[in-house]
Amino acid sequence: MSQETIAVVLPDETSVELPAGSAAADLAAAIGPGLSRAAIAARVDGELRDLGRPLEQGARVEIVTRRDDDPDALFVLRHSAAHVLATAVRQLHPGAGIGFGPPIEDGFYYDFDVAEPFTPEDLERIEATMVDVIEADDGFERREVSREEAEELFQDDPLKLERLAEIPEEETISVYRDGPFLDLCRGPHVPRTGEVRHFKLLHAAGAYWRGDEKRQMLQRIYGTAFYSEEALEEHLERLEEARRRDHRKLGQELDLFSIQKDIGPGLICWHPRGARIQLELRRWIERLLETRGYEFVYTPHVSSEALFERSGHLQAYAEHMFPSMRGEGDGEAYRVKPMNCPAHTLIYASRQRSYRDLPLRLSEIANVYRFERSGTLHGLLRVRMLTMDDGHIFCTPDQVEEEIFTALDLVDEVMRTLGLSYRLDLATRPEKRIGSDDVWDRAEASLHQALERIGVEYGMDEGGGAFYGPKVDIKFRDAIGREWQGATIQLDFNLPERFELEYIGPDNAPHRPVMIHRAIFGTLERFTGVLIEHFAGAFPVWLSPDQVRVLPIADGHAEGAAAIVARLREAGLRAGLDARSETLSYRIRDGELMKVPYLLVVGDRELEAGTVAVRARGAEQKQVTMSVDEFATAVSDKVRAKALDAHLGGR
RNA sequence: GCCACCGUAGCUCAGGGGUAGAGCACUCGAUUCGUAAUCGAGCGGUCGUCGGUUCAAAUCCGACCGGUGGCUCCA
Repeated sequence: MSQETIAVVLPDETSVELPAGSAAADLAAAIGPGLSRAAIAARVDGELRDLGRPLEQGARVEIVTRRDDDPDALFVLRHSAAHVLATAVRQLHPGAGIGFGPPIEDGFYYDFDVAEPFTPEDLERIEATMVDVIEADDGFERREVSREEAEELFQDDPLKLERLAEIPEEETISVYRDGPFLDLCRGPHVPRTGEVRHFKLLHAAGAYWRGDEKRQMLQRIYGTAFYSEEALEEHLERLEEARRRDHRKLGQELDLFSIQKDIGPGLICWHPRGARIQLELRRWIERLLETRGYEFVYTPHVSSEALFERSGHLQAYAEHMFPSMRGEGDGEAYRVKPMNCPAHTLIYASRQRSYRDLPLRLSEIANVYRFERSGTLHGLLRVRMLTMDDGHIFCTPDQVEEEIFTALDLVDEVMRTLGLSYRLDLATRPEKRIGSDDVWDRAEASLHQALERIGVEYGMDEGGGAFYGPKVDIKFRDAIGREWQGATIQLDFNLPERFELEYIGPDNAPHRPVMIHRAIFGTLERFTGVLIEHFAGAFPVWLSPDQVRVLPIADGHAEGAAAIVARLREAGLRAGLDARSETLSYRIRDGELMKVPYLLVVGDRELEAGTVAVRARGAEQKQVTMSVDEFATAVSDKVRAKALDAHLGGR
């Protein structure tokens, strides 16, 4: 092999000869002018790199081009956009300290240490200055430096020096310069600042340095960037749509729930229409649990404080519990319960258990109270009184896998029925934990096997388990992409130990049972919040607070319409009459805005023929006519099937 | 809890040192209507709370309460 050339391999396995020292940019140019123009970075042996870095002999190279559908391409662009942002901020605030500025899902941010937080006007000025930086079209120049040189370069940036000190000895230290701005950075970047054309700063917010609330607070600016104006606009439109379906907004508009200052933050009042949804969800899950061998229990909302000391929760979560209360005099201290596990544990322990009794599955749809920090409260998604569809399974170690499988199967049925997508994470042993490695091995293996058996994809959250056992977490996204905890299935070695739970085995000796905590909805509040956003308020018929609204055309039809409402109610449907002295159009509009699945128009024609003119929500055919009985049967079928749509397929 | 921003009628919002405004909703009246807003009148607010500055505060300042966006946390 000659010293003057190197050969690299393209994705299609063809080999290309290039002069030694050639970079990915030269490769792109050698392949063609189109590719050369579109190139912004390269994947070299699987690693994302600058276009300008020299290639090694034999490297597998793929040119990354300017595409809004390539996550790597966007990653590089947004990382560069973060540098452009910092460049602009440094121009406007020369003394600003710089923290981290990474690309993130959907955008990027950069953290600054400035004396005064950024105002919305500052953001506008920064945005304008970024345009100048982009128009300057400076190249992003990479340079590898020694640790000493890096320390010299960033001597005025304490945050960067702190970061620098953490970079391992053997790792290469690189810096990137664009125009006047120099940053300690691994890269890669797009070739020039001019590449960052379609961007927008979104908001500024405080953020702790290193994500540690004991450290100083920096000012973070969030933004997003794309290669095309269309993709940027589309993204902003998605954010707008998400705001339109925000459960807090729809909760108000559809009269589902309220949070009242006079009651307290994080405490939900369900209005009749929202309570209806709760009731249906509750009946559904209770039914599902019954068929799976669960038994229902009820336990008190307050318990002796000593109970939570024994369970260990008080020590671990005291600041997240409502304060202690005590009656007149010096009676015992009580706490409102933050979870049901200790009470269920005591029910288990209330008598001798045989292996023949296991698994014992206890469930309680129960309200628990947690004093969540004020800044974390968020509509229905983070509240202080939560309704858990809680359940605890006490079983032998051998039964664990089967119980996990059954619980996951139930989760899947619930999610599929509602058409919800979700994500599973298997969270394994954390550093701080109780129980022997042997027990953890078995527990984690049980979870793995159950997940494999159900055949769903799942992610790993290594070290993310609870101190008392590994778990499987189900995660949802809200309307604007924030992720929230949904169902959870957790193994627990702690409580059986602390409460000295036992069962008598076939060997006539006592054994310790395994405890599984699981919630399918997670909390009714959060689950309903996610459903509101998921359906944008247009719930499936079975969950709709109002299923049918009957609209008489004129006063003369009101009596006949009322009779139809009565018949539908007899058939078990939630039907109402809208005989207000408003135009038909007005009442139809109102029914549509309230997302009522079926609006029935009743006039002379219908009353004579014993039919109704049905306007089904979201149906292609605006209106179909059918007999009242036909309609009642068709809708009842929809309800029974928990159908997601309201279409009746007319004739 | 921390940082920033916000708080005017039931809702959405305008106003911005000189005694408070619109649309919708609500009430009443008229209208009796064939598929997304009929017309008119009326009711409704110590401008989040408390304190300060001022001849005068919804407006300026401070604290507190609540909300929003993040950060941190989430059994």
